[in-house]
Amino acid sequence: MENFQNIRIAVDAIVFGYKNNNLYVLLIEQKFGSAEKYWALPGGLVKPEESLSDAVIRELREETNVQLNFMEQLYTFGDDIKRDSRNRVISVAYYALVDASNLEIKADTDAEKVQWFKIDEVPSLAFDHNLILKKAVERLKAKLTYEPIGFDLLPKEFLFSELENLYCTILEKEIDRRNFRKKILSYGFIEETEIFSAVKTGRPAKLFKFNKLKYNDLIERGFHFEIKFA
Amino acid sequence: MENFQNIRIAVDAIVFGYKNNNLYVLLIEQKFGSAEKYWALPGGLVKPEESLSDAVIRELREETNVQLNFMEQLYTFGDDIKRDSRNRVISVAYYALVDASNLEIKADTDAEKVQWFKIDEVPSLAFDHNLILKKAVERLKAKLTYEPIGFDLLPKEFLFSELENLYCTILEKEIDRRNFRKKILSYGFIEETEIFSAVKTGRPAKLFKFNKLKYNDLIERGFHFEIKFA
DNA sequence: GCAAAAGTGTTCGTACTACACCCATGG
DNA sequence: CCATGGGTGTAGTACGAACACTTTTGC
Repeated sequence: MENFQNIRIAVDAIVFGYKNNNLYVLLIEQKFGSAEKYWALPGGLVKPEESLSDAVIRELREETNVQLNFMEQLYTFGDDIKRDSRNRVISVAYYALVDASNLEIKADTDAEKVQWFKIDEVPSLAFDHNLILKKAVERLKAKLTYEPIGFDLLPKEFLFSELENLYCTILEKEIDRRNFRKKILSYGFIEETEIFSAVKTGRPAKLFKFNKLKYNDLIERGFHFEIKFA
Repeated sequence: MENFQNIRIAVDAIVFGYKNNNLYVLLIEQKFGSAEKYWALPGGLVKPEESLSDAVIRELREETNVQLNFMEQLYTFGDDIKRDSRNRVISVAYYALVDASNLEIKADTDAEKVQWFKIDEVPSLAFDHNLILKKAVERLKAKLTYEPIGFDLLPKEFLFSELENLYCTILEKEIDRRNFRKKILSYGFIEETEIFSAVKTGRPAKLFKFNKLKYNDLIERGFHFEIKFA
């Protein structure tokens, strides 16, 4: 009754980081045979007894000492991928957010190189990974506007200007500084710290932090986060 | 290098319909062995050469002459499902919307019964299907507010009161008729027809239809659909 | 003429938009 | 004292929320 499928199941990870006013994605260089090299999303086959998300975390640990602030299933790609020419592979993609300023990438091994790429300087990738990445960026953009996940790309304590820049950069929009600050602060889940940033130039700025407990509290009372711009 | 996985891949479908001011979901009764019967979401194993969405459509055709107005991948469930005790099964769930007033359910066979269930009268289902259904309902609710998919649950031509009721019912909110109508009509992609409904009581009402071309046109110009209520 | 649903306008308040000047520091 | 980025307030507008009466039909 049950036909043999011969379909393999893999996970792929889109790890986003934000540094120097740019959105980055983590890629690895895979070697196929002796000459063929391709940049690709980190990922690999799921082990028989391992959950999908555990598989992603395991694969990532092999390449980085990554501390994921956020991870979510993105989409399952499986219609026409043939990793090697014999087997169909279905890939469950997850995307994740990290504080790139605090992320240690493991040294390259013989087998693999690991590197951050600016999102608009990503080369042609293996398999359908450019498509997967595109979908991840779309999701990130959308989610940024209705859930407070921008904080997961920043250090625990951050400058308002960093947050503002993050939104401008990723959403590719201009934002009025004053209105942005007013709106975010009006929510009440961003707290001022007493620490001042150690930037070299200009007036020193206070660091802020996101209070997740207050946020969750508001959510329970029917609050809905939203950042929109003309 | 590649370990043998022994993981099977299946699809499951959450088919939503709307009739008599109620949201319904399509379930089938599966028989396990001689005595065990469970209601479950339609679905089954993916064939080796078939895309995931084709698998869903094939499975549904086996039970209904369904005309899907909308179908979208929902989520991939795969952490701890054991359909039979030997094999792990990963299930890619899709949800779909149909015009239930126009849907023919195939006659029950010896092996299976097929039936609409009101969403709040769904019994305990096989596997993790209650969880999958819950997630599908959440997604439907969310998507209803920011994409015009409500029309995919209605006949091509519908009454404003039907549309309004659909939103009230699914979102479980009260809506002001006047504001709702004003807002929807202001978008400009709903057209009045010259046909009047054949209801038995009250003032006859004009039928309306959704002009998808006009909608797509607006989208290209940066329009964003949104229905929110207090 | 009554019951049942359809159709329609106005007022009010809130929330977003646009916009420009002063402040604190380092060099 | 100048360059650099940080910090703040106000006026106008537009959109959503609240709200009630009249119309058409069948019985």
